[in-house]
Amino acid sequence: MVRTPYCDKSGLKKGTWTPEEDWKLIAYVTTHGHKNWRQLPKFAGLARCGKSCRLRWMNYLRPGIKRGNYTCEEEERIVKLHKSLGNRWSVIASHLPGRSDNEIKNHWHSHLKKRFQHNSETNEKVEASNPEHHSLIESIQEESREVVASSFQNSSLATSQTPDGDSPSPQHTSLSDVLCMISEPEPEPEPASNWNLATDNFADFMEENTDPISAHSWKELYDISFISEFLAPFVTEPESVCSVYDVWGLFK
DNA sequence: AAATGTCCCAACCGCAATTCA
DNA sequence: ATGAATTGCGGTTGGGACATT
Repeated sequence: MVRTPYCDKSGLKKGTWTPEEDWKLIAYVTTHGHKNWRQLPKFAGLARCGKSCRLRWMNYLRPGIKRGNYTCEEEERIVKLHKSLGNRWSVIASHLPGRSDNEIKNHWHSHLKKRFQHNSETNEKVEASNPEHHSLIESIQEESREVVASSFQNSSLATSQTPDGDSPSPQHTSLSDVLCMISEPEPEPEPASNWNLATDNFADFMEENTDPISAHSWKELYDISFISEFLAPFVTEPESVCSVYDVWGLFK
């Protein structure tokens, strides 16, 4: 299921992420944010390209990410959104909190596509005579516009203007950007050779976690000092550290 | 039990869009 | 205004797990 780790010509590691790499990435992004993915691996002590780090964070490590176990409601929403939006996975993912575009894309190709295509012909006949279907699509599309608009209004970017007066790009509304806004990144540290945070608690963590870190591990991560220091002002119960949305809600 | 086929999904790649200098 | 750097997106691949022969 996973690719065997190996290094490319430039010495950058590829393939499966190890728990240690996950730990380093989480430790770095949580404390410093991710202003520059290209430079991040160097400061975090990772022999990965920035692109790989970004993907790993966005799809598997960021707080609140959900894995597997799609509900009927989620699947139904994916199918309907795909019908109206096509392969715009990032847009579709924005309608399913905690789901990444990559996972939705995989789930579509491995599960929903066949089911959807199998039923599409009969559905079209039903939908043609069912105005409620169109109203549902319209309501989802309307909801999409509202989600984007409200997240933009709530962000600090909403009041900023570029020097020439243009509106800022609406792409600054991702979950990772929200996390950045919450965590007020510290100044860039020295490169990893002088930075031991990632290894200070790693041995303890590894004793209890041999698998790559998943969303379920955030409870355990909370128990580690620097994570809890970061989150302590915002939560009262460690059990609640399962979704960045929960934390973000405290700022509204 | 071994060989072969299929499924599933983590991760990579190329490219377009956006930002920066 | 422009070219370089960076980011984000969607398509595709690689390979382990599981099913079938």
